[in-house]
Amino acid sequence: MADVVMDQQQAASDTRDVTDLVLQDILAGVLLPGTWLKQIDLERRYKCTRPEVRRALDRLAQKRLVEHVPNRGYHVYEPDGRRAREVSEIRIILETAIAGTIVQNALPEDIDTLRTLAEHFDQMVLNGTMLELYEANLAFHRHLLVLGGNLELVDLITEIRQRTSSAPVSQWRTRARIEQSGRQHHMMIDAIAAGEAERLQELVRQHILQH
Amino acid sequence: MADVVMDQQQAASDTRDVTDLVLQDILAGVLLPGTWLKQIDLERRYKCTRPEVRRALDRLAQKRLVEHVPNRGYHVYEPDGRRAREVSEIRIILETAIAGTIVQNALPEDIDTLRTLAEHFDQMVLNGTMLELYEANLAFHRHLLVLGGNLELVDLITEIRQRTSSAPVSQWRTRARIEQSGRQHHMMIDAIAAGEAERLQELVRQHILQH
DNA sequence: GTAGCCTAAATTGGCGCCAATTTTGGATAC
DNA sequence: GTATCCAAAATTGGCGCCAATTTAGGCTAC
Repeated sequence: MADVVMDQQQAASDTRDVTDLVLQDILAGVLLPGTWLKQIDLERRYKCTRPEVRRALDRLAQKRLVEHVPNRGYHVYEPDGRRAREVSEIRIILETAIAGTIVQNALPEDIDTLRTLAEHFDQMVLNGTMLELYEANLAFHRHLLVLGGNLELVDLITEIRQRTSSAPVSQWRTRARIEQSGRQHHMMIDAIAAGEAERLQELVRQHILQH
Repeated sequence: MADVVMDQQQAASDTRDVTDLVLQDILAGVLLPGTWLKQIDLERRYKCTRPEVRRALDRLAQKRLVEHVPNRGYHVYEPDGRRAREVSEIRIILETAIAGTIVQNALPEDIDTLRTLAEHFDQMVLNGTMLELYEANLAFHRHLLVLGGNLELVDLITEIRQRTSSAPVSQWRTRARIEQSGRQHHMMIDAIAAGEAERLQELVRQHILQH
């Protein structure tokens, strides 16, 4: 029984890129802001080689999730109020801008898919891990954005969302807010189904700001 | 005399990161779309070591300026009509969104600075290299965006702008369009000075679309 | 003459070692 | 008892080698 679990973990750490593993641990709050990421530790933790660790750290530094101090090492970025506010503002600009297109493009089957994803999110709130919840949320928003018809924009928003590394711990902690997010998902779908673009815009704005 | 020039070039290639050097050559059109970037060539071209080349290529692949094909190498991305269109759309969304804030925040001294930068661009059109022109353009737009008050947004737009790697060759070729850009810069400043946010929005839209 | 295969050259990419720098702990002097 | 300096341990990061894979060229067979 324990072997099965071990195999899954092993398979996961073999298959997925080390960069993603470190990224998820930062996003999940396992690696707290300010933590120094020593190469030897990561090497052992993720069962990988030195060059792999260094490539991962360099990529995360490019994404500005960790900071690189020459001859000192890499550490997880401290939460920055100004940056968080600015990123939220950018997200609002981008995600409200395509609200109209989303409403126009959405077919009945798209609305069904969104409803399913929103319900899946609700279920993960009840009995799912933090990571599963995070991914369910991502899946919903991704499908929503794809309706905007601009694939480049979908990638960009997904990328930007990761820049608020300190987000998961500080912003997802209260159960009330998570449940509120779940309700908002359904309200957004309602607005799309009703063809009300402006209401969708307002909902998206509130959804981003409440975080 | 020749030694002085050589020293400057040497100093430049020692100081600046290899990533930036390759990036500039792609943006300048020296390395054309589709070109295979062989590690040995880059090693010799930029007088650097193998690991440095590989880190640069990995970073550019992350930025999606080059594509990585496992066991085959890295090659400069081919121009992609759809992507270029989508990136333009994103730029329009972002840059028009902060037009209002720019008009509000702009002080007389800011307008003077912008005017100087716009004139510098005009001079580079007459007697400057392609790279100098590119940088003069970047400097003008950067100072314009900073007035928006969202530094994260400034970085983001700068980053996005680089994603249309094929841009420089195909889009900057006609002298008429470059001169048109110069005139638009001044018209944008006029709109800011007059406090007309909506006119600025329309000018920004046209400025991006004409490329 | 052409198509397919096989061999050799070239290129990528993984891995580990060693030098340079920093940090920490202890010892000594005040 | 505290501060400063020195030395040793640890950590980062540059560099080069070698194995694995791919590609190109030539030879052979049909």
